[in-house]
Amino acid sequence: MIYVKLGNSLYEKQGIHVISSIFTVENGITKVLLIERSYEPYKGMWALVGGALYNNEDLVVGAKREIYEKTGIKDIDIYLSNVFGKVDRSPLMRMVAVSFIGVIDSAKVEILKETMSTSDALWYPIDKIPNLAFDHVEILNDGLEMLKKKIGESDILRALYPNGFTIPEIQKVYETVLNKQFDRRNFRKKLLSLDLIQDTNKTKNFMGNKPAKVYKFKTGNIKNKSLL
Amino acid sequence: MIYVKLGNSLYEKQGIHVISSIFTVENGITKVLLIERSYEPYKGMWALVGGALYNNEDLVVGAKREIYEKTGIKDIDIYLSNVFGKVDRSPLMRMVAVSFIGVIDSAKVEILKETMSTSDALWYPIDKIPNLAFDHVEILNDGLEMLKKKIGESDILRALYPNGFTIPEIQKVYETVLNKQFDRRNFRKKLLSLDLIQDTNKTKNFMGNKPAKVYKFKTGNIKNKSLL
DNA sequence: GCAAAAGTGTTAGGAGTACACCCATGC
DNA sequence: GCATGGGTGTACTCCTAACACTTTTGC
Repeated sequence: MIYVKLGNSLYEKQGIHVISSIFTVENGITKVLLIERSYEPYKGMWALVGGALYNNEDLVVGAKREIYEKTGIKDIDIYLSNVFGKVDRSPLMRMVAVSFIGVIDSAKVEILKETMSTSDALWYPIDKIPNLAFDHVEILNDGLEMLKKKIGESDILRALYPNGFTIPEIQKVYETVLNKQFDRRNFRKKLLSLDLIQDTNKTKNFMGNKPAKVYKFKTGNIKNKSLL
Repeated sequence: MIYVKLGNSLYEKQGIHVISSIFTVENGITKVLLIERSYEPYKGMWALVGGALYNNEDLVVGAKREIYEKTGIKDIDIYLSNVFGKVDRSPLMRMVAVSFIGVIDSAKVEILKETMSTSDALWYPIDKIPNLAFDHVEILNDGLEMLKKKIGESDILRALYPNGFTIPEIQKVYETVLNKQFDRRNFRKKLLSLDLIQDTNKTKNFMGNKPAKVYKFKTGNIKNKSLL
């Protein structure tokens, strides 16, 4: 029976896209990494980082491979986000997209401007996104919602602070991503109650101010509560 | 470039499974609809309802087609749940699975016991699930979690009560699915506060008891809060 | 009248929100 | 010592949780 299936043209020419919304937060602005496509379809247009999955790799592996091939980024944690499967979402072939989100510090990575299939790469503020290829606008907006959810229940921001962070520092990141202000004292209590971070007994000095305690994300953490 | 891709064997022989966990709740037991496979792979084993997506149909359309072909069920609402993409999850070909969940009233539908590719169909209590084909155990468990989430923020239980329900009636359903008891008075307040249901000005009589008000799910409802 | 189950309201506790004061540093 | 920003504690409010009594029906 499966051989009948393989011979049925309705089962042919299908593939899986693995597409990542890679975010960073700098100076109160949430940005996403976009690449410029150097081949058809959508040649010359901007797009999220991704491509077609190989048939011999897991989803996350494929998504990370695409990230590496198109941006040079090697170490990044990504989280499954959603699925996009409209019949016509890709013009050349039926492709179902599996989307991921990830966060890195744009200041700490070197982004390749040009690769085999891209002619540029840039961090775009999420409120200044150009026209994107495929259904990437939809995927990006959905990924942004997932990011807002994830920062309240996971260590997805870990990559921004590999050496730890102070609470006032990371509060600015939360406020930027969620586009919302928090009371300093309540934010501290709330964040600590989420059981995501821990004290490091170190402090960090800023010019002319009281030193701030340094915290870090816990290692094997469980996520129960949400921030918003 | 895309033509190179099409010629690359790493992009060939991929497909998408659309797999549905169809639940019902009867007499305090949550059950899921399983079918017995009549073809390889996993011939003779039980499995969730699903199959391979056509390249000309949307995900939900394909999932519903599979449900119809393998069970005869025509009218069912399904909700996207998750993605499963391990390389070896299907033995014959690389298949990425997109999972859905749905709820129907087992007493109100006629299930086909035998179809082109199935030799039986049964409602299994979710704590008495046999060995399942593929990674369907994982998909089912994940779907059950999604069901627990969805009943608190959507009208997914609507199909169980097309003519309305009383609050004590539906409370038993919530308690069954969530495997948790609720205080009658608090449950009523909470459920009403979710803005999912509305009064119908009708009542329903049970033998020897005070008549109970009949409610129904609202039509165009938004989901903000969660029950648990 | 009595049993059974439905409907309603009130109180106590915990989480979230608002808010004020003290502390350590660089200049 | 003064400006700047970090750290801590308390009162109020709101949602949640616990709980008791009245109402309607069939027999």
